[in-house]
Amino acid sequence: MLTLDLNSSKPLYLEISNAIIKLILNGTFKARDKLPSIRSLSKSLSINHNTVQRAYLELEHRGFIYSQSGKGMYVKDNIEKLCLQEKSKIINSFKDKMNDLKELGFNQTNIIDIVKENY
Amino acid sequence: MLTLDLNSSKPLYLEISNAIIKLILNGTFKARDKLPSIRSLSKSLSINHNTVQRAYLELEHRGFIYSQSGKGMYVKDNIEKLCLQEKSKIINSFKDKMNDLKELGFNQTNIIDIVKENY
Amino acid sequence: MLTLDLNSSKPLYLEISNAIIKLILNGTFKARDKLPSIRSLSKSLSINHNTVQRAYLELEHRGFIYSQSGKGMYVKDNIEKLCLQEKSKIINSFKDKMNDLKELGFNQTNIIDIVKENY
Amino acid sequence: MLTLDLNSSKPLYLEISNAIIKLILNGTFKARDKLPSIRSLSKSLSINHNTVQRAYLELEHRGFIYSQSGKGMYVKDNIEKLCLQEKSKIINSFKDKMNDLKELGFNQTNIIDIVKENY
DNA sequence: GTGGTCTAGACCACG
DNA sequence: GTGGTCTAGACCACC
Repeated sequence: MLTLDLNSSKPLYLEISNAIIKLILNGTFKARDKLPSIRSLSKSLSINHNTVQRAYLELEHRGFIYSQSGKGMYVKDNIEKLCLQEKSKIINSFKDKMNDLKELGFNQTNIIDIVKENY
Repeated sequence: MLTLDLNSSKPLYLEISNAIIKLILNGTFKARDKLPSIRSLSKSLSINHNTVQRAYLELEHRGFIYSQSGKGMYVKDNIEKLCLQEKSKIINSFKDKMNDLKELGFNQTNIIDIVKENY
Repeated sequence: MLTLDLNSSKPLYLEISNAIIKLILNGTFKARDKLPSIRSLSKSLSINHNTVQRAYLELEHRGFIYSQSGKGMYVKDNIEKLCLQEKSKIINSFKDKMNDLKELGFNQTNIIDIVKENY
Repeated sequence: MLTLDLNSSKPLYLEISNAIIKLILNGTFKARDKLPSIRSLSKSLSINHNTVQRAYLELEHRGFIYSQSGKGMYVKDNIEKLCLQEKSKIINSFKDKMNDLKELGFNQTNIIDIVKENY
């Protein structure tokens, strides 16, 4: 279901929540969809269930999902705006890296060349 | 001398060491140049001297600088290769972010537009 | 757990890291073993926790261990090559001292006698 | 006159004083011999004269030489005992390194083999 | 509980 | 004045 980079320096729970956000952003999970249960996901990923719970808590805090006690976790109804914000974050992060290149002396043409060569 | 992003989630000492690496990469600091002293830099940045030393320790471990006890910190002699490696890292990091955009559905033209609008 | 030479002129954190390297080299600590926690070690050695952390940082930079934030410090997986290099260093250091004796006029037999008397 | 390891991690003044001690131990400088003047030595080594003075001060503190104001520095008269002590230090330093090998699991025969192969 | 960061302030060694 | 070490104690993030 999810592919995680276990060698990442980022905390595991963020790896999980980010992977799920990606699935929401690209439409794999849609509004009102039920997410896998904490137990089943922790089992299939072979990790502690507390870590999965922390990931879901993160998604809840960030407004992507909500929990219905005793039933499970669901993707929220109106997430279009949130998804746009999330996409903005990713774009800004791209711009930051572009700025790093700028600081190293790359001009616009140099950067566009890198994009063309690597897309 | 240095411009730091104090709102970053990254530790302060890494902000400092990364800022100095950028100055080395863009030629502001050249091989054998003397870096600002730990105490003077900590004073001008209004931070603890231990934090600056931690930043310099990082730069030393990564091979960019060396210390002469009682004299000061200096940029190493042969850093061309290291600078190339570091630049590669930054470019790859840019490519990763570009890939994130790709996964969100941006095509090459979209991305080039972002570059043009934000450079 | 560790035996330190507190009268040494070398910094305390290096005494600690070197003592741990010896334990890794002689097999007391094996790959993937968990090292004593920073706080527990600092307590049992009656020294500040920052000093122990500096020792562990040194071991991390030298490639012997890695840290898992919130869990603990662990001996790295593939350290055979590193251990061989480290052993070479120690042997070379022994040879250097042997050479000092040679320069003072000791011949091979004299030196072997010292070894026999003091092993 | 003197050969120094400028890349050493040890302070320069100790490099100098140790080099001179070696020359005393091997008989190049004998009791009552005049040492090179601070000025001439600092010039021929291309280093600060304060550093040479610090080295001579070290030798004076350790009892190898004495200064005759206005005339120069001279090797002391009765240095046999001191030379023996100095040799003991070097031998003990050798024993320490031998002990390092012991801690790594080398037995007496192993160590003697290293001596035979490398003398 | 774990490691990681940061501060404040002390003392030492070197040039 | 320089860097280097060490302590004491604080707060945070993660599991």
